[in-house]
Amino acid sequence: MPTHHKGPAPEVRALDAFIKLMRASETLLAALRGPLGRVGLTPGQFGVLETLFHLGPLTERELGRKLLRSGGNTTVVVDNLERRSLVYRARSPSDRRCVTVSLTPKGLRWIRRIFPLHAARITEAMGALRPEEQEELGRLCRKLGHALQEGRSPQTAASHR
Amino acid sequence: MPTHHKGPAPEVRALDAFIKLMRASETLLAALRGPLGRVGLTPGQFGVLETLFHLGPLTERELGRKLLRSGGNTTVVVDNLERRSLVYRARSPSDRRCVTVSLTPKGLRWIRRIFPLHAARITEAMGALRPEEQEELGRLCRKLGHALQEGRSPQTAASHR
DNA sequence: TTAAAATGATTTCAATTCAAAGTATTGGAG
DNA sequence: CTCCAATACTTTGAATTGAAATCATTTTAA
Repeated sequence: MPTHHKGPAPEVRALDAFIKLMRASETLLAALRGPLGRVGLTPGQFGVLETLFHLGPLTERELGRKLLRSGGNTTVVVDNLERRSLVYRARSPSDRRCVTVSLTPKGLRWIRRIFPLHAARITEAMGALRPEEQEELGRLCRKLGHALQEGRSPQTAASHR
Repeated sequence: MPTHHKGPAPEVRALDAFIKLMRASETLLAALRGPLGRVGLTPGQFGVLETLFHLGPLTERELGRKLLRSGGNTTVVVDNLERRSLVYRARSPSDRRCVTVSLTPKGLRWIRRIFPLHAARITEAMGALRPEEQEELGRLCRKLGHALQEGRSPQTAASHR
C-alpha cells in the first residue's frame, strides 16, 4: 500500500520512500512505547535520561539540540523528570542564564537498569534486517538527515558541530 | 554522532541504524511541519485529509488504522477538522456504531491545493538520495515495518486481513 | 430470546509537542 | 558606563498523542 498518488515518476518514488520511512519509524516507536510505558517512562523522558547517561550533564539547550526538540519542550520534559527526582537542575555559576541538567543517583540507577532492556528490544526489532541491510539503512538515513539539516528550521535548528 | 553505547557488535549496529532512522524521520517531519503550519494544518490533520482524498470516505476505525493512530486520537483530529468544515461525519445506516468521515467540498478544494505543494516538498527533500537509493531505502523500511507488525501492539494494532 | 461478548466511537486524563511571547542574564557597541 | 542585541530558559496556548474507561450497537452463544 504505497502512494496512491499519480504523477511524475520521481515524485511517486520520493513519496513512496517517504511514506515507508515514516511508517517504519512510527511502528518502531510504537513497539518501544509499550515496554517503556510499563516502567513508567515516555520516549521523550527516556531520551533525556539516555543522553545524560551517555554524554554526562548538559545544559537544556544542548539537550534540546541533541534530541531535536524545541526549547519549550525540553523545559517541560525536564520538569517532569525533576518532579520524579530522576534528574536535577543547577544554574551555572559562570553564566547564570544556563541550567545544567544532571542525573540523580536514582536516575542513574534507573537508566542503568532500563537501558540494556531497551537496547535488547531495539536489537531484536532491527533483527528483521540482515547486518549489511542495517548498515545500508543507517547510511541512507544519515545521508538524508544531513542533507535536510543544511536547510534547517528556526527554533529546533541544529547548527552543526 | 552515532551510538555512544559500548556493547556487542550486533547491538551497536542495531542501535546505530535505529537512531539514524529516527533522526531522519524526525528531521523530515520537522521540515514539513513549517510549511504545513503556515497553511494552518498539523501533520495529523493533513494525514486525514490526504487519506480521504486518495481513498475516499472511510470510517474512523479505518482511518485510524491507515494512519497508525489510536481510536481516541482519530476522534479528536476529526473533531478539529469538522469544526473547520473540512470533513463531515455521517453515521452508517447499516451499522449504527460506525461513523463515515468524508471530505466536504471545501476540504476537497483545500487538499487539492495543498497536496501538490506538499508532494513537491517531499520530492525535493528526498532528492538528497539518488533514485536507486530512494528505492532501497523504501525497501528496507518496508521490510522492517512489516516484520514489526507481526508482533504488534494493543489498540493501534494492525490486525492483518 | 436473552445474556454476554465484541465492536466502534467517544470521553477523560496526563504527557508531549511546537510556536510565540515573556523574563533574566550576558556581552558588546557606543 | 550604559544601552541594546543576543542568548538561555520559561510560560502560555492549542493540538496531538495513547491508555483506559464508558456508551451504544451489534453479534454470538446459551
